[in-house]
Amino acid sequence: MTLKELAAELGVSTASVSNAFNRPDQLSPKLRERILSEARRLGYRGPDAKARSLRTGRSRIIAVVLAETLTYSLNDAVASELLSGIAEVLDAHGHTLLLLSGRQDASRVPGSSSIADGFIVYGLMPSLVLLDELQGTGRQPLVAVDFDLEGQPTVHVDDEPACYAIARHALTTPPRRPAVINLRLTEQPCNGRIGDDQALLSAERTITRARLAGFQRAFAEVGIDPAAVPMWNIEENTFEVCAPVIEAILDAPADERPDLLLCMSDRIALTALTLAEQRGLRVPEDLRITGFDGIAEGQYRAPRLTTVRQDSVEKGRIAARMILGLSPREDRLLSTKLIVGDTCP
Amino acid sequence: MTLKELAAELGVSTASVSNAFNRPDQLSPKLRERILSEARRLGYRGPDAKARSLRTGRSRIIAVVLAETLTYSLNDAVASELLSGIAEVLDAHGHTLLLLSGRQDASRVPGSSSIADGFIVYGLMPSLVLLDELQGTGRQPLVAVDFDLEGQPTVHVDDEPACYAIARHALTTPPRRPAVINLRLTEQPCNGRIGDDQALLSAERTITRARLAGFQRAFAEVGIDPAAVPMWNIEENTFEVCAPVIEAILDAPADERPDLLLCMSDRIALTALTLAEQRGLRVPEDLRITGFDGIAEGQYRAPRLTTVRQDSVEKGRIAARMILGLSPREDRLLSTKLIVGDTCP
DNA sequence: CTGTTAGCGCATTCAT
DNA sequence: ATGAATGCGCTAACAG
Repeated sequence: MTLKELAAELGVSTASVSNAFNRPDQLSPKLRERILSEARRLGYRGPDAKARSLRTGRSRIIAVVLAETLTYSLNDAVASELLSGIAEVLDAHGHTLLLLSGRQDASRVPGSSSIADGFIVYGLMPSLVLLDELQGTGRQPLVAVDFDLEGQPTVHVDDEPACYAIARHALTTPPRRPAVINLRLTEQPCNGRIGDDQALLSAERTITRARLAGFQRAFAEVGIDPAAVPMWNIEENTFEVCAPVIEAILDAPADERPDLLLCMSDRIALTALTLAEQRGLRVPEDLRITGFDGIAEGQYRAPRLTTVRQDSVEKGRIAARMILGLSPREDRLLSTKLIVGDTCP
Repeated sequence: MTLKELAAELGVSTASVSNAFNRPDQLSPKLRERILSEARRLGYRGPDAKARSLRTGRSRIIAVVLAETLTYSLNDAVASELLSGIAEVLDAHGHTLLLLSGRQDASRVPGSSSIADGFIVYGLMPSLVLLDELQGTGRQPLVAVDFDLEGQPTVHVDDEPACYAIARHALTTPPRRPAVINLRLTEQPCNGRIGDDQALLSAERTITRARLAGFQRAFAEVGIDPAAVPMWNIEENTFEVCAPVIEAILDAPADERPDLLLCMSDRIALTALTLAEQRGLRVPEDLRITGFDGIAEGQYRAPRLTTVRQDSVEKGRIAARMILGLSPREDRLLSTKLIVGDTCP
């Protein structure tokens, strides 16, 4: 049943039916009541969303474009928190959430994205094709989260200072063999030790590079040559991908094994913690570990993770408010908080 | 720039432009190439999704309706796994994922849902209004997951046998004081001990009731009166909501404290485990704990959780295939697997 | 192989 | 306060 059919059935104009649903002040309460109740009786559920969005140009749908696959993002605590924050605001304002991945073949779904009223883009995606497309259409607002996008507002946390702070904290007890476990830092995929010859992603575009800069500033300040600190790279922030790399590190001879791991995520740190425990290494006596993110899983366990807490939920809220036009479209920088847990007291 | 404008600009018909994007076989490769390249040059990004979906009646969007709030669901490991499985299949078939909550005010977004080509409904939602609306429209397919919906195909796991099996396993070592920690089982909200007078949700509609039935069958079989086993109820599957209830249980005098907790979710079991460890209780010596779900967090820690593994990702895949018409629309029952971990050997 | 045409279902003028 | 008319941008029949 369409609006037109309903109007014909009731002997009123289509405008009145439309107004009954959309603009109560444009018709008498009495007529409105009649239309609404008859609509219900006849099984008319309200204006069709597709037609309405074509006509009005708005869909009340906000798309979140995730740099990783949806499958990954949905199982990542940090991405989930961000989505939570976004969903909270959208929900409160009658909008819904469309999930898009920057990894899916954009050509498969041509312009499918144009259904959304706005875009929140989370993280730097491997291909910029989709981003070009999103920006090209011109009309819909776009907010970038955790990476910079020319000409678009960005929501960030203070990655460099945060990593500087946690590294300074860790380095107050001088380590014999510090090491850094990076996340997605190399130009070319690399799941393991980073050699001197390997190119890193450029500093402007990725937060992991900013985090590394923070670590290195701290190293330099306490007289450790940053270039001499061994680094590993993790390609995906999951236990499965992370574990083999960490295992190789922990299974090195005792006089080569690091006694301090600065990890770029809690997921990595927790993996290290689990694997260290399995090997009977004492944390923090034999091995100190720091993370980044402050996810719940690291705090509700013993020993508690020493980490940097970033409020991803709030990041999501801010991005969502911006995209809905509830707050000004301008760059935002959130601060973080050092959490001194048990893994690196 | 619209399709029509582009056609005018190129001096071809709108049909040719449309075909260039949608039906390559309907025009010469040469013309198609010209149209596509000119489109790119002029900044035309392809057919508008809103107009296209109105015209074709399909949007390539599948909506997932979650019984809980989005904020909760996104942070729940089981719901996230389900969504992962759904996203995997949708992605592979050029569809996108719209997240809807059964808790949001349906009237706020009238018919907003009608934009989706199909619905996957996860869990029994408090208000059935939205469900009526979804079914009422008649046309779009609908699949229910983890609850039964008259006339619609359902994807389930074997909750009752699974819980029977894990309870039988636990009861091979006779407990002195067993207890059951339920999840959302009572008719009225209740976060704490379930009294004799409290009504439980009906067995047909909720999986938690089926799980309890499994536990109780096992109790009866080993000669324990199910009615004599104390039960608690948890309103939301989060650490925060769960912790106070568990604390009260663990802080009871030693001669009242249960020595076996059958929990309806891993989240609950992990909360119990964490709180027990904090109190210096030995698991499993002083307290045995079982969970349900088999989430990663319970397996990648020590002691490993004894639980029942359900493959939520696969549940999602199956539901998604069904909704896309890739597999027959019929009820599916997935089997589960008992995982004997360390918390109840 | 290409062009013309008629809606998809609705919201919004502008009359009355 | 109400109704008739217009077109949002596109696709699919059909005609050429």
